[in-house]
Amino acid sequence: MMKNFYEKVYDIVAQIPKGTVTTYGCIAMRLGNIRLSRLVGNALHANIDPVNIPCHRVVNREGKLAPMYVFGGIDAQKERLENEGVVVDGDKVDLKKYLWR
DNA sequence: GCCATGGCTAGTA
DNA sequence: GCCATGGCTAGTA
Repeated sequence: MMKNFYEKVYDIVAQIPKGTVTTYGCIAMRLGNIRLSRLVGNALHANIDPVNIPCHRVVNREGKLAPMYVFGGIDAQKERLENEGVVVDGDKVDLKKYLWR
């Protein structure tokens, strides 16, 4: 049976290397359609397993963090990223440096 | 209907 | 700054 969309999103997010980030759009591309990018956000919002699914490594295409990050908002996401060496300037990261693709 | 998006356009200076 | 997109969920009946 085909894995549902959310599971596929989680599979990809689980592969993002420590110390890098990716975007909703990149994940959507991997799933075959850039238009699914918004659904990627939905999937991460519903994520209940932050231990195995590092959703803090996903930002939007401008490199900005998620204001509605489930486990504590931008501050929590920022702290998690900084803990693995990603520099966060205000509420955004430099995609040229950290983008995983 | 809702969105943790992304891409493109209109309108100003 | 607007809106097309599409899988999912909350909330009503």
